[in-house]
Amino acid sequence: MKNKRNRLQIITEILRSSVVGSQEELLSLLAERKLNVTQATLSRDLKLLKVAKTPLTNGTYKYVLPPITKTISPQGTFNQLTSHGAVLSIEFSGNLAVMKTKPGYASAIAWDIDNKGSMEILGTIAGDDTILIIPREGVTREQILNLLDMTFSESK
Amino acid sequence: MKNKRNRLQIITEILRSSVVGSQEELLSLLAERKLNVTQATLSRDLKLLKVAKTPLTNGTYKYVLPPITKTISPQGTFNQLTSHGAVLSIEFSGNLAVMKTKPGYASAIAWDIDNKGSMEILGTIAGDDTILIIPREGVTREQILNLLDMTFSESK
DNA sequence: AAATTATTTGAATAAATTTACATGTTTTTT
DNA sequence: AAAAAACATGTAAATTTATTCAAATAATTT
Repeated sequence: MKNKRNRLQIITEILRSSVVGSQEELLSLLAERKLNVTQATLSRDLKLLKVAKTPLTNGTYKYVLPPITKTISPQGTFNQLTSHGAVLSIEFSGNLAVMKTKPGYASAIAWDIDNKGSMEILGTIAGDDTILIIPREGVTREQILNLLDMTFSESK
Repeated sequence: MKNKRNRLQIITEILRSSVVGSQEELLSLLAERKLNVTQATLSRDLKLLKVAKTPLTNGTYKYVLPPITKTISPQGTFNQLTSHGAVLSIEFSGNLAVMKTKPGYASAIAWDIDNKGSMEILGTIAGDDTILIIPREGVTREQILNLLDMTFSESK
């Protein structure tokens, strides 16, 4: 059906923001969003998305997305950097975003983010290869991702 | 038995050097080396080693070791630093952890924490004597402490 | 050293995941 | 537009992986 693309998108969003330990669990999370499929389909989806199942230290498991690969880019310094693969990943925890970059790139990229002058981002703090992005209150994860022109690759 | 440590070592070597797609397969590879265990034990071993099962582009699966060694290694840099008292304290606020270190030590220790490659920690940002640790959503303070404690004390 | 407690493991089983097959849909080709 | 090819997905079966339970071994305590 034509829901597939959308479903894959939702799945990545779910996996990016929460801890999912089994396909059944993911099944429920999708059901909550009115997306009804069977576990078999999820198995196929996860295979397509190259999602790995990895053990956590607390004795449970978690499905994890592969590191970011592709970006779509209009123009600008930020996009130049990301399209060169300097940005490795972005993940969220609570209202914070954590971006991992290649070593040494963090402050350069953080500067670019700051200078986009977007209202949605309150500020950034950069280390050597990690940037902490603090969004303004009420700003969604999607808004941040869109702002940063981050697009996540799906095979095909 | 006393073979466990050795077996875990062999398993990491095998996984590092070849593509293993199932536990049964790993079972044979171990048998070739005169190591006879059951699949149940392998499941436990892989869990212990935090080995993830991930889909490959060719449609098959592969067991992959967690990023950067450190899995079974007796002690690491972090351990050395902490045992020398470089880490002064760890405290939490909300879902964030703040670690205080001796002046100048922060980035070195942050690097070690990052390179443990643990799923639980999204990223770190280091100043001169302070490290901000951003845990993944849903990860408890205890989990973080354990994770770091593990490096304080010798494991296994 | 005896008693207690913790660890390791296999066998069997449960649970979770993958896949073969069938069917309905969409897309492409002719 | 019909036919053919490619795709998406559910069902059910096969496979794979995780865990429960019991027993044996090792470690620790008394």
